[in-house]
Amino acid sequence: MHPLQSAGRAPDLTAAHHLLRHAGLRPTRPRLRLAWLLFCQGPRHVSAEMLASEVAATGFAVAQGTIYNALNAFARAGLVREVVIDGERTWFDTHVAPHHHMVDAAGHLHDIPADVVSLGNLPPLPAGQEIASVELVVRLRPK
Amino acid sequence: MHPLQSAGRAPDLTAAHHLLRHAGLRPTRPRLRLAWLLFCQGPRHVSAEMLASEVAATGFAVAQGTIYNALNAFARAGLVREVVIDGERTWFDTHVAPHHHMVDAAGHLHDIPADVVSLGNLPPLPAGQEIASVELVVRLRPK
DNA sequence: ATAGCTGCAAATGCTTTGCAAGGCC
DNA sequence: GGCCTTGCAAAGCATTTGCAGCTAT
Repeated sequence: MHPLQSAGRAPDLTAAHHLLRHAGLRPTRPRLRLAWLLFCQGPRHVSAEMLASEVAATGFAVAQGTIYNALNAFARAGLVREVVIDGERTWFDTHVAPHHHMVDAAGHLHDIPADVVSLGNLPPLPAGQEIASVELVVRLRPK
Repeated sequence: MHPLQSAGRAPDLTAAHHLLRHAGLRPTRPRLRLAWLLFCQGPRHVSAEMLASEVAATGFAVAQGTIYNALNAFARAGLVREVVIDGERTWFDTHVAPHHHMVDAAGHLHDIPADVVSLGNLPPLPAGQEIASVELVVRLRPK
């Protein structure tokens, strides 16, 4: 039996292992756990807090700071993308290709395909600068 | 001479006074100062910190907490609009009609007219919810 | 008079950091 | 072995809040 299994299930960490290797990140125990949750399992949109409770639910303890460090490392490596939704917390999206988001009344995120948005003529950009990203957020409220 | 003037200049606070009255906000001394800076003078996009240093520059002391309280009160009254740009700080925009933003490499905001953006078919909204706002942010970087 | 503000300082809440111990190559 | 990570706790920041004293109305 593999030492990393949780109650009853023995998650297959090989995929997560390859992902991390390929991204140039050391496959440490906490990172394997997190990568497994992010890429082989659950939701696409997570906050540090959500990820922390998901890990906890699998029976493993990962320090708060480690979750932030790992998430930032994943983002730097391009495995996840930081998404700005509000000032309350930082969201990470495992879907890294350009697209947009809808925030429902419960605070959950939903993807909006990139091609739903089209841009006309933008005001002139400052000299020597180019577009780094275009992100749209549609906020919903109860009717 | 009006008691609210600063070194050399005597700002005309009557416009600010009317604005506040009309919005149902008591025209107190700090609020008059801030409203004057926001609506009769300077930039359209401010953070609490920027506004604080602008006030300080006019020779008046306004408590940090009061700046936040006032800004939030202005936002509640519809005089300014909160804009989410990044997780670092909260921005307020004196331009309250729907429009979008461009963030240049120096972190400054520029307006993008609402009609530059057009939306195709959004994914279905959750039942009982409607669109509250649509905001787009274009981030720039050095070329 | 009195409900609403201000100032000040303490409290929050998310995120980062410092450092010693441990793990990966 | 050496460098990167983890854990833990402390530090940081932007923002909020509690409370006593002031101020518009």
